[in-house]
Amino acid sequence: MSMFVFSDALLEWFDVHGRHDLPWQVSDDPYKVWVSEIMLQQTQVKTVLQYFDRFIGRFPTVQDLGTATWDEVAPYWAGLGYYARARNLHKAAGIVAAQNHFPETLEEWMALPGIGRSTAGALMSLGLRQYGVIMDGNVKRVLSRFFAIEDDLSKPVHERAMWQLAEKLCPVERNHDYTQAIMDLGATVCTPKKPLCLYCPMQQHCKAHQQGLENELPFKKAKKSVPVRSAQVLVLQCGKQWLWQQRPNSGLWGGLWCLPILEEAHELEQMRQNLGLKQVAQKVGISHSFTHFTWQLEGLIFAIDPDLQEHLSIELGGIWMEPTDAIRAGIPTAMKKLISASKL
DNA sequence: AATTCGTGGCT
DNA sequence: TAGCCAAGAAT
Repeated sequence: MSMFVFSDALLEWFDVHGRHDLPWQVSDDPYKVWVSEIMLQQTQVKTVLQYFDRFIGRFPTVQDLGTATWDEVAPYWAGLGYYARARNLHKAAGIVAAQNHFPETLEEWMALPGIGRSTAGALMSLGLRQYGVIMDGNVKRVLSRFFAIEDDLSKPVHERAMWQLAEKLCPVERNHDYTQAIMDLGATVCTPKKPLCLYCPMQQHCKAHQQGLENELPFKKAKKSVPVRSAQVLVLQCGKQWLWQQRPNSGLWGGLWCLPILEEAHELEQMRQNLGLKQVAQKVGISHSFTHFTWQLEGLIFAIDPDLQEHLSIELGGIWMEPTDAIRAGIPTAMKKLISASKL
């Protein structure tokens, strides 16, 4: 009698139904796999496809990225979100370029900024084609269903258990195919909603399916309400040029170019007096939703006298650019919304 | 341990 | 359509 082996069943399914045509599925370039793994963190494949080729085209090797300046990199990540990923990738590329060789072990990969245990596993497996184990959203969903884990997976006890299961199931033979396969299964069959159990190679051995729990798992925590914050945005216009500030490296939109944002109500009046700003020519409002809060941004458009231009840029620590040049330098999506709203 | 960190595809 | 949530890591 034949025994059910998780990896055998998965690999057999993968050979016929897996994704084999993604641009980062290369056997000869850990750098491309690396870039893709960072871009794909919390980001759908379809979204990354719009950025990956352009990024690789501009920075074809780790040396190209590692020796570039941040200002050269930012435009190629702008709009993709989670900008700490780009800052860490850039920093790490500098380290690898200086060393002149890629990390060779899980620990060496994890020592680089922006690379945690799962991404390091992916790089061992998909990048170097050695042994590596991953633990992404797909794997968590597949395992939580296969083993019918009905509790909050973010609890440390389950976090540890999931890694143990993932390592136990992960084969040495065809390791990189298996890594790709379990993500493909999660993305195309064992989906978050309406999983296609009929087409799943695990169907008869999946505890969630056996118990009719596939639509209930994985366990979802009660979602807390998303707070709404408001802020004012200075749209300082001098002819065609607007005043832009580069955001500090840490925090929201770190390293991107933004219009000056005032989060405290009293800041505006202070600012108007100190800077000699006259009356608001026009107001525009936009709403921008993040995962953790919604921002109501009120754009205050000022017509700036050319005599004040240099003073303002020094005082506010910014530079004057036309919106098209700011976009070229790298701005977050909300700023694009404000530009559009200001031109109506 | 709980937060922070973006944006867009999908239903 | 409003909400879910995606190839997570850092703090």
